[in-house]
Amino acid sequence: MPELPEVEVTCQGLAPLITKFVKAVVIRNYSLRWPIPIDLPIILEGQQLLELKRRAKYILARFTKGTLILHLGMSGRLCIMPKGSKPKKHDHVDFVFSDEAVILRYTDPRRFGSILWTKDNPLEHRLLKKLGPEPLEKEFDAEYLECKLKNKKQCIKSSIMDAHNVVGVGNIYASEALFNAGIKPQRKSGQLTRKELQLIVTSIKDIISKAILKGGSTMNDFFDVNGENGYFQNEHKVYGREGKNCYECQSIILQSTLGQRSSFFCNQCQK
DNA sequence: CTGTAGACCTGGAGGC
DNA sequence: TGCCTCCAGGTCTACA
Repeated sequence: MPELPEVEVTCQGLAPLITKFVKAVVIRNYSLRWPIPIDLPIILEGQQLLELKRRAKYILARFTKGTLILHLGMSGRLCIMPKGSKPKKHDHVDFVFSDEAVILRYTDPRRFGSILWTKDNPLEHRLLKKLGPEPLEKEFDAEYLECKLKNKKQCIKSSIMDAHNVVGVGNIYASEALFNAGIKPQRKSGQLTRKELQLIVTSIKDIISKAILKGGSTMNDFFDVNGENGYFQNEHKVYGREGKNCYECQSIILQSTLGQRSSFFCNQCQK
């Protein structure tokens, strides 16, 4: 499910919970990508949610005594539900807030997500410390990318999906951004010109900001915290369109596997 | 250090 | 129906 725009939309949707106090945490399955801290219910009880931020695809929920670090993995979802609604098979965690008619429920069929706790600065956590810049920040520009990808033999699609270079570019938006930039995904990163890198940077910023405005992509199962669909999936120009005609030039969209992930491109529009 | 393959896990789609 | 294989939004870890 979630690429960066989906995580951002989720994070924004949780804002009404800021200032609320945790009454209880109900954990039905501790086994996510990493085990949920066994004492999380004890830790969180009585704490106030002070702030919600996003870094890469992590949601950082700062409480009185520390920060909850949430990652949705491939299939995770956070939904605001009415109190008392029956948990389904993959509803692993409920966060219950005092004096509220709703709970925050974490659902994740594949359990690739994570829910961690830190008393320290979450940005210094081992999972966040080495992350590259946010795509929408100024720091992420052609000069930076050129420096980072110099002499790299890796293909450009794998490079832009590598969170050490830039965060938040997942498999869908990597294909889309490279189509937008007119660059084939299999090109070697180190051989791209400054001008081409500039096109890639601009396309990534463009695609990601548009997707956030549209409320994220709905593949099979993305809904925002209130269960509403995003709309960006209607705007995919190459992702999932193999064998169909390119909207720009009518030639057939191709699919190939790069870095073990399926990639989509137009052989005509992308050089 | 660099690049890639494997791992984690469940469910849905399609073939027979 | 049922069984089998393949595929899926992420990303850490081990290994060559």
